[in-house]
Amino acid sequence: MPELPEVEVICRYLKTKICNKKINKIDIFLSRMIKNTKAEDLHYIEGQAFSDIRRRGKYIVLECTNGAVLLVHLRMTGRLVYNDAEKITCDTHERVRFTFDDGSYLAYGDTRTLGAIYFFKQAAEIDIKGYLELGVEPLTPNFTPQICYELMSKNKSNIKSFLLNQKYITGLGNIYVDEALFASKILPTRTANSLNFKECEELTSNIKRLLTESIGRGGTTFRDYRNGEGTKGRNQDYLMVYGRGKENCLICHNKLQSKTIAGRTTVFCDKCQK
DNA sequence: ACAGGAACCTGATAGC
DNA sequence: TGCTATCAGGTTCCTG
Repeated sequence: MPELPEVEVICRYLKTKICNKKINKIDIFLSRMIKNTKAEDLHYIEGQAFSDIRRRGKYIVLECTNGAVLLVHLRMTGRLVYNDAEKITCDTHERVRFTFDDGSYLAYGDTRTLGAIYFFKQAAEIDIKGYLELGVEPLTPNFTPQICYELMSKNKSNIKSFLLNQKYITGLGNIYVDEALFASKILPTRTANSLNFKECEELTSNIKRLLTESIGRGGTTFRDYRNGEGTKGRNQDYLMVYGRGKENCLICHNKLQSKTIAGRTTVFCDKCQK
């Protein structure tokens, strides 16, 4: 699934394309994608427009002119692709379509259908625990080595599961966690509370750098991810460990390790990471 | 409180 | 070629 950079890239693009266009019609091809309410409730925003589109963690937040809010989580294979009236980029596995009054449309596609769309008549009604309990945004000034150290010193689980847990730091997934730990020379099996302040400084700065660089490259496309235009990102060409489980370390040339940690395939170098 | 595993799904790919 | 097994950018729920 898209992680923070991929979701950010999608939001930035969609904001330039669909904001303030009148939504003429909503087609729901698979009603179970709408999770918190009856799928038909979505028609409440027909005739309205999206007034703002932004990201919170890995959620895409679409605000409507009548105060309604759509939360979209892409999970593993979800996509939000804008299709111009002239240039239709047919998305595969289309589940929901928002058609605007100029003939263009926003397609929600999802191969595995693990994604989720939540609808609320107003923002105050949002009651999705996973959304309300999101932690610090790593690309804001709030994410400091001090905060990182404080959170970690209270946590006895391994650093891999700590970083994957959205209630502490939000937006990281399997790719960027492995990349950040490698860049910071920290083994994924270490407990979160075993990191010293200097390691937290290193980790904080690497997380910020890796996410920012990936956004600049349009995100990482390993398999399914596409941006709001339906095209691939380029950050996959810059990954140091993710997806290289059978290869040698690009730094020390020793064989990389691939193990299940925190329930996820984890690739790391036991020579470079301590 | 937390670790581990299953569940939710479909499709691509590796291996036999 | 064709079948089967395995794996996948995530989250949540259940059990121990």
